Amino acid sequence: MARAATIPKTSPEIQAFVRLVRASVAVTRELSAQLSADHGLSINAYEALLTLARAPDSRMRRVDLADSLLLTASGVTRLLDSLECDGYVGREQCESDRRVSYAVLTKTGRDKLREADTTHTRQIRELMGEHFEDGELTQLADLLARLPGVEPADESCAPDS
Amino acid sequence: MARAATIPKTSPEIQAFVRLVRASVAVTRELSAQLSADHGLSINAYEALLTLARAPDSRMRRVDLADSLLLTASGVTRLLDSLECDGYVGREQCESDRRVSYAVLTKTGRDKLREADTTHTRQIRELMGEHFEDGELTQLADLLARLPGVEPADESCAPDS
DNA sequence: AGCCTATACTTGAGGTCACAAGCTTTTGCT
DNA sequence: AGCAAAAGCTTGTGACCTCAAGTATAGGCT
Repeated sequence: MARAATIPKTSPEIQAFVRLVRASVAVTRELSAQLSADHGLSINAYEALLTLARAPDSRMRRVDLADSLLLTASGVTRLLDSLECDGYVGREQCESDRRVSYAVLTKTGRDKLREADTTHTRQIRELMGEHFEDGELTQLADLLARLPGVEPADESCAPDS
Repeated sequence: MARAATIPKTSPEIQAFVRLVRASVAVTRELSAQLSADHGLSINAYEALLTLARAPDSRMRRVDLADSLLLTASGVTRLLDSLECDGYVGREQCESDRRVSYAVLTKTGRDKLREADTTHTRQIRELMGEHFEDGELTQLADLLARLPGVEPADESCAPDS
């Protein structure tokens, strides 16, 4: 009986939550170690370079980059500090609004991204793809996208009442 | 065209990986802030208390707790330092092997867990459950369980030779 | 114009984690 | 027994991130 009576049961929500966090920690740790060893980049540093590379003119406001990376403003300041220090990213002032500065991908940064991309994306594909059949990864991605904050909020589809 | 020619494409594996990490960051940040504000516990502190509560005699070797929580040995030392400091966990020496010490849940720790459990599990259910139909959470949990490191490796199914 | 709030960003302080190195004890090998 | 390797744990160091607070600029309102 009831020695375990006070221990919370594991509902589907909690099961999913626990596995989500564990999966992220496990996968991130592995890929982060490889990326760091191979190229000296953190995952967020890589994602930052990638995000910039995809942006128009390879430039973004720091705030928008923070949103993209799910970082706080101060987090992005420090991340860019180190990327600027390595010469991967430059800084430019905005003409019309002197509060904002842009983060701009440099040529060096683009080269670094291209260099890191080859091994990193292969490692991701190996780690993620290994245990899934076709379609299951898409299914997983679709389910994850429903969680709040994962995909940028879609304002356009609010017909409200 | 092809301004974007050097930018990595997004395969299903990478899409799933990116969303996995984003989901974890978003969900963890929210729940961690609530848990910390309401009860002064980090998520790992809560999980540690919970894991201990479920263990036989509410006690575990520190190494095994580290494995359960996906932490390194040093990570668990520091986590337990603070839990011991708060009186939630005690320490006991192993008789037969003097290298190992056990982490033991105290009465105070059990009370704390019970106190935190009510709000925390409700918040998890709200956050996770909100955007899914029946069965989808189980589906998500099942998919996540396939990733390496998420569920403890099952040694028992090695027929070896 | 003056003021008030919001926005963009930076900085200081603190928390959490990993890695590397070190200590002690145990185990396996000869 | 003796020695080497492994296991369990702790500590120093540094990376990364957040929160709170501060600065500076922009925009709206009276």
